[in-house]
Parts: sequence; structure tokens; C-alpha cells
Amino acid sequence: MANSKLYKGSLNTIILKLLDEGGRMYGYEITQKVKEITKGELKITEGALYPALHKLEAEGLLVVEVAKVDNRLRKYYKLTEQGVKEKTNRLVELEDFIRNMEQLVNPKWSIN
Amino acid sequence: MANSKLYKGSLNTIILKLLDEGGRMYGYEITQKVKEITKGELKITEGALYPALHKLEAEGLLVVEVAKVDNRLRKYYKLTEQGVKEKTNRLVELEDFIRNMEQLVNPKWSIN
DNA sequence: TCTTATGCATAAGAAAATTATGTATATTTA
DNA sequence: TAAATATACATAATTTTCTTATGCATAAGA
Repeated sequence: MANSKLYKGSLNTIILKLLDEGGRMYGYEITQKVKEITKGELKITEGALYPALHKLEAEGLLVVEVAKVDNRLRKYYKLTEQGVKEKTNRLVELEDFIRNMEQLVNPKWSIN
Repeated sequence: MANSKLYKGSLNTIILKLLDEGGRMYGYEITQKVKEITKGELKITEGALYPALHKLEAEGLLVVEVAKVDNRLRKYYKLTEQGVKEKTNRLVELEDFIRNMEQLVNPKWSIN
């Protein structure tokens, strides 16, 4: 179960996309969901996740709602209207990146 | 011609891959090749490229050979034996990243 | 002659991670 | 029942890797 690398800059997009799918999620839930979806290959560290959530909230892309479950704190995040728009933009960016990387990595061009 | 974002950590892989294809290349040539392949979408800045080349060289993945062409300096880089191996590793990492991002972004999992 | 292209380089600063802690409660295991 | 693991948040120090700005120098084109 080799731990696959997370390219810097992609975490925000992951968060926005998961919240778009999941409706609302809390931090720990996001880490578990990413682990589950990637079959344990990608692990979101807390030191990266929580500052990222705070920043997205400060930017107005997320809103938070605190809940207490089983005597433990949970902070549920969901997308704002602006967050939905920004999610779309970042997904496009990520798709562009992937497309460009495939061009660079896939030696189709070397036939020319 | 929107400038597509380069995710941090991917530059080294790009360099190693291009040198693997191109045999040997100099810095400026790499910037032009990336621009050409990505149809101007990705632009490698010199402030990122040259330090990256120096670091890869210091790590023993590249060797440099200086040449003078048209009275101008060129530093040709090529992969070392270790560089070839590392190129393979980083390409695998990048492919893993792309596969994981597709899993996260493509809502196949949400059917479950 | 001025701008653009070619070709290298580095320094300052920003962004976004990793790693290491810290606090607290709940659950599982030895 | 004690210890370990899981759940749940958070931040600080450091590192990595960029961007932006600047610098030097030659060649070519407008």
C-alpha cells in the first residue's frame, strides 16, 4: 500500500469536490473519505487539511456549522454559492493540468 | 490562451521525462518545448526551472555539459543512470496521482 | 535604435505542504 | 482494567517549490 504523492495545490480542489458531492462534511470525515476512495493510497494530513478548510472558509467558499456528536466536536463544512462556482473553476484547472501532463508524458508528440 | 496552472511538484517529473525523450536539452530549450507541447498553456518560468535543474544535478540525476553556440552559452543536461531510474519512479507517482484524482473527481464512487 | 529573442542566474517572498505537537473523548484490545 | 487505537479538532516550525523581480550578456529583427 504505497503512499501516493499529493501534488501541492490539489488539496483545495479535492475538498471542494467532495463537499459538492457529499453535501456537508467534517474534517475527519474528509480524510476518511479520501482514504476510502483512493483505497488508502492518498492520505490527507491534518496539518494540511485544517488550515486549508480555514482558508477556504475565510475566502467565503465554505460555511461551517458546529455540532456535538457523542460528546465530541464536529465542524461541518458546506459550499457557499461562491464555493460552488469556484469548485467548477478549480476542476477545470485540474483537468487542464492533467491534460497538459498527459501531453508531456505521453510521447505522442515525438512522432512528429 | 489561458495560462494553465502547474501543480507544485510536477516540474521535476516534466524535466526528467523531456530529457528522457530528448536525449539532452538545455534550459531554454525545455521552456520552449513545454510551451510547444502544451500549445502555450504551460509556461515554465526561469525562476523555477534553473534552481530545479541545479537541484536535480546535485542529486546526481543529471549531468551538465557546457557548450558555446553562436557566441552564447548553453548548458546541456542529460539523465544519469540514476536519473533514468528516478524518472521511472516519478512517472509512476504522477500516474498514481492522476488516477487518484480521477477517482476523487469522477463521481463513479457516489453510485455506491 | 529599440524591442524581442536567446541564454544563463539568483534573491525575496508567497503558497502549500510535512512533521511534530497538543488537547480531549470514545472504543477496542490485551 | 490498563493501554492502545480511533475520533475530532488545532497550531507551530520547518521545508519544498513555486512566482515575481531583477541582473547580465549576445543576437536578431523592426
